[in-house]
Amino acid sequence: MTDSVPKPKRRSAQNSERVDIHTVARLANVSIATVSRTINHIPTVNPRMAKRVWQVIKELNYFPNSQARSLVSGRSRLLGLIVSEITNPFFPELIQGFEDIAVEHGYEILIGSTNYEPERMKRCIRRMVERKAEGVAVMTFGIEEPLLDQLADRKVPLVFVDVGPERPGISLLHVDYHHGIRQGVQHLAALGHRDIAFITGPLKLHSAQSRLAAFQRAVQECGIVADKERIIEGDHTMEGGMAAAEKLLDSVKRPTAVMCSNDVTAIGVLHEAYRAGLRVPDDLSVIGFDNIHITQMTIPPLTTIQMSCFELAKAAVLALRAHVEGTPEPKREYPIE
Amino acid sequence: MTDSVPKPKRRSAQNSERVDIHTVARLANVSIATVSRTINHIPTVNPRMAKRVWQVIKELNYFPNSQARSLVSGRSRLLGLIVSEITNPFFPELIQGFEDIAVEHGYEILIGSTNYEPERMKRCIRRMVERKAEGVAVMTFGIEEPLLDQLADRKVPLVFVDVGPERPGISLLHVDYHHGIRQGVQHLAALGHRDIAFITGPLKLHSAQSRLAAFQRAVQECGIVADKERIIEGDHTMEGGMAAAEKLLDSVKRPTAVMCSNDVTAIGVLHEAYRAGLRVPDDLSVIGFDNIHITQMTIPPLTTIQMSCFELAKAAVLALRAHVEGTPEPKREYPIE
DNA sequence: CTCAATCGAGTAAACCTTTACCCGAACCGC
DNA sequence: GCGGTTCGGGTAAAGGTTTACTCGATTGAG
Repeated sequence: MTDSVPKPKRRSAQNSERVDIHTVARLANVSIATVSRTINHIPTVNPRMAKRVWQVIKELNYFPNSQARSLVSGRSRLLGLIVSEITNPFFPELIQGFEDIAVEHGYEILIGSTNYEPERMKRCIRRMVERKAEGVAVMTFGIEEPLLDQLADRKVPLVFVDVGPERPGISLLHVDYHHGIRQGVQHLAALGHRDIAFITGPLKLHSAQSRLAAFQRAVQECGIVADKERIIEGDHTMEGGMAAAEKLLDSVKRPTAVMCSNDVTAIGVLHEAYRAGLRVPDDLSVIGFDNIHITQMTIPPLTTIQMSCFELAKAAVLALRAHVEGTPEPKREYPIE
Repeated sequence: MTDSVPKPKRRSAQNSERVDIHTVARLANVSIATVSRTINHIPTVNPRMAKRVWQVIKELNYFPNSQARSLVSGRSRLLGLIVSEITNPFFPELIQGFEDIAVEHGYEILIGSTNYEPERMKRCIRRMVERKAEGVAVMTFGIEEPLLDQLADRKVPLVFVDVGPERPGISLLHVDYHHGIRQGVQHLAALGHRDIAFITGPLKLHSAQSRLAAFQRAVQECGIVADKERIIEGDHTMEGGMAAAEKLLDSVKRPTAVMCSNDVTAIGVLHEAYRAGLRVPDDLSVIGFDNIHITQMTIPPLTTIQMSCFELAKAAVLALRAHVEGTPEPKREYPIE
């Protein structure tokens, strides 16, 4: 009884099923270290051995266990992406871009959506911490700063859009709204418009403020006087756009063009114009901002200022990688086309 | 020299930074096993000890390392979701639903998009295998079956929509298109329409075929004779919808209503109707299918048959969980409202 | 020809948990 | 009061990889 054979404990007697690095090593007649080195393309392995190893790997259809890899190397190869809501048409393109770039660099992505609820934001952060995301891009509207301390405290690199705390490990993607908005204003001016209204986003959002400022500057540059009355605060929703448009179109002398802080607002304006019997663009020009896909589906197709989500996503991943892989670039300017 | 103190190798001399289960155990004056059991809510732990442990956990802001957990338990708590393209308006709502439900049950989600390229599908599958996803929902249009063998061979539970191979570990979400489409047809019939056209999706897609069949059956049930001429094959794009609508509206006697296999097609019809000077719904009724968000943004708002993506996502996660957690339910019927 | 240096591959520790197994204490019935 | 259960907590192995260290072999110089 005392000298019983040390029987295997958890592993089933026949480990024929399980394909791990040991299996590969055995079949290739090398040690597991060599297999590991081969997989990681460490140049010191003998090419002939490497070839043998790769062949066995292919035969067995072996994939290294990434959990074990992460555990020992301390690198999860996971990047977090927190957005406001996935269904908001602005985000899918961002997510797509983020996925593409991240995967290209061997990262996997962890998506979380806050739905503007602090409670959900909290959970997102918790998820990121638990899964040990190596960096997190926070692309939400309206930042719950204190919550993010959880991440910052754990030295997780972060990326914000436009604005965020000034701390090591945190990058800011600074979008140049002015360039695009000036183009839009110039476009309208070239068409002869002199009375251009602007519907802002919620002004508590920094990005909305920036867009408004960019508009005011652009208007000035084009030699147009922007009447205070022509600036209306919206809320980046279609309803907000409709309400704002109603005010504008009811005014004694209605503007000939309306520019909006985002596309969804512009769609609201389109609706209101339709209701009021105005033809677009004959009676009223409408310009949006974001260039989300659905603008191509409106009637008539909406003119919009392109803000390349793909570029934004690319910059986000780049910034995160810079931190993670040790090329510390404290800030990042992100120019719009 | 020979009897030197066994110095720590990798871990830094001061492990003051690292917070792991040992730290918690030490501070709570218990063993790591007790900490683990506390975290996993194993009922055998003494409530007083548990309380002490929880307190320390909170104080330290400790989160268990999920990679280590997965490694030892063999459960990654990761579910895969493969879609065609994230930017297609049909998918974001699906993704959102999937995320919500998965997170609710303690799973994380791995998103992959194929962009209809087999190469990308291959990479998606590879990613799922590498990260050891416990189950994968394949919600793409057009399945690359042979590629998925990689997953099936590794006994990864799979979920498909409508159609898929008949194998253990594979669930099918069977969407009842007929119910919704009949409602749509009845709605039109009640409005007096007798000449209803249908624009299908690409007929190589099983789901598109099902929708067409459902339409034909519904029309018959309502006592309307569906003319062969009134069935036009589209491709689920706006352009396809426009082309199909052009054919329909050019015909000698144009139909009074058009039903579409998806919403994007319907938007194409809306465009074509607008171009032709027809008012919707006065001159022509248009009904879509999917109820993607943007239908509320078209002018006029599009009537659409709701297919609850949320329900679909919920069913997908449910089916996957059933497999993973050992309640083998070979098939799943998924009814539409 | 010998010794040192170099190079490549193998051994084993470490990463952080979960959990099977063990063991001591408390408790029960006789 | 004692043997047998029961109960709860601790010890240690296991999970699959990376990598520091070791060691043998090969090579080059003297």
